[in-house]
Amino acid sequence: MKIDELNWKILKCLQNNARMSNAEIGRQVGITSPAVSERIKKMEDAEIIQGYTTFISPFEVGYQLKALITLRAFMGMLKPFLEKVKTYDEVVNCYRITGNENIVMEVVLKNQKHLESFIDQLISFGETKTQIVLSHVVKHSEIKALE
Amino acid sequence: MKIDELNWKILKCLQNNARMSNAEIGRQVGITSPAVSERIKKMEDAEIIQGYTTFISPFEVGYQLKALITLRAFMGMLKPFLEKVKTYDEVVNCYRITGNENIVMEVVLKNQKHLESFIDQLISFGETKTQIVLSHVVKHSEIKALE
DNA sequence: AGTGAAAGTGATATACG
DNA sequence: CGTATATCACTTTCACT
Repeated sequence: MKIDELNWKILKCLQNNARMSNAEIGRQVGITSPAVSERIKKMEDAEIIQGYTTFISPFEVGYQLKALITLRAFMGMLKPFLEKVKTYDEVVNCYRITGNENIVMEVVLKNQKHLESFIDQLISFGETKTQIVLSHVVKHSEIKALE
Repeated sequence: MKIDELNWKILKCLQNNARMSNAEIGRQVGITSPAVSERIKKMEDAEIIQGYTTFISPFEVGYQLKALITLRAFMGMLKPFLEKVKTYDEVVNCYRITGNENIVMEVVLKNQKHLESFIDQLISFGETKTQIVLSHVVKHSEIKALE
């Protein structure tokens, strides 16, 4: 599916505020709301749009720590881990990566004790490396059109 | 601000689909839409809710590579980098972290050539390590209430 | 903090350029 | 692919609890 300039403008609106009404998007891009609605539906069907979410502040809801945890899985433990990781509430994102290490996870934790117990759950799967997140310098920056 | 059970149910709805109407949320949690609207507004004002966004598939819009790039900044180069990184369209997320390395970025790229030219832009700031993302195992999992 | 009702606005389906 | 219209749903405001 091709994405024309109009669709990029719509995607820009939706990336910046997923709850913007179709009517408001229409005003900003210069078409009527049924046209916006149809274009959005087509992009959803083509899986260009994969969903709409809300950012909530982990800190404000009681998660005092955020960390990146890298896992180097033991022989034969990667596949079991790829299933297990889906069940951890602490894991916000999990990427499988190339290189010596296999997995990077972004996790939210209550406190140091919670971090310790979480890492304890990982040690049966492999060696871990923990990097505490000090600040989120760029947050979910908008994906832009290719030149 | 305290977050009661009702607000957690609202946050669950909004995290799973930011475009759900207040009326529909109300039906699912058992209150009327003006009540939903007021609760959402208070959570926005308290910065518990930090925004609403749309996931778009980088691959579908022409970004064939995703990578995690770690930067170990040269002496005196961290601060300039923290400003510069905001201007890179490739960087979707950027975290400042503890440890030997200072920065981890999630980046989207057109192809290997684009990766090469992007890394070239980083070498004046520090040493980089690149991990290509093979798959996104857990995608923006919902943040849940603490026990 | 939530409800119910009124007025305004938005969404959706259909007919038609 | 888009608009225009009509109908229905949703949002917002406000008086009341």
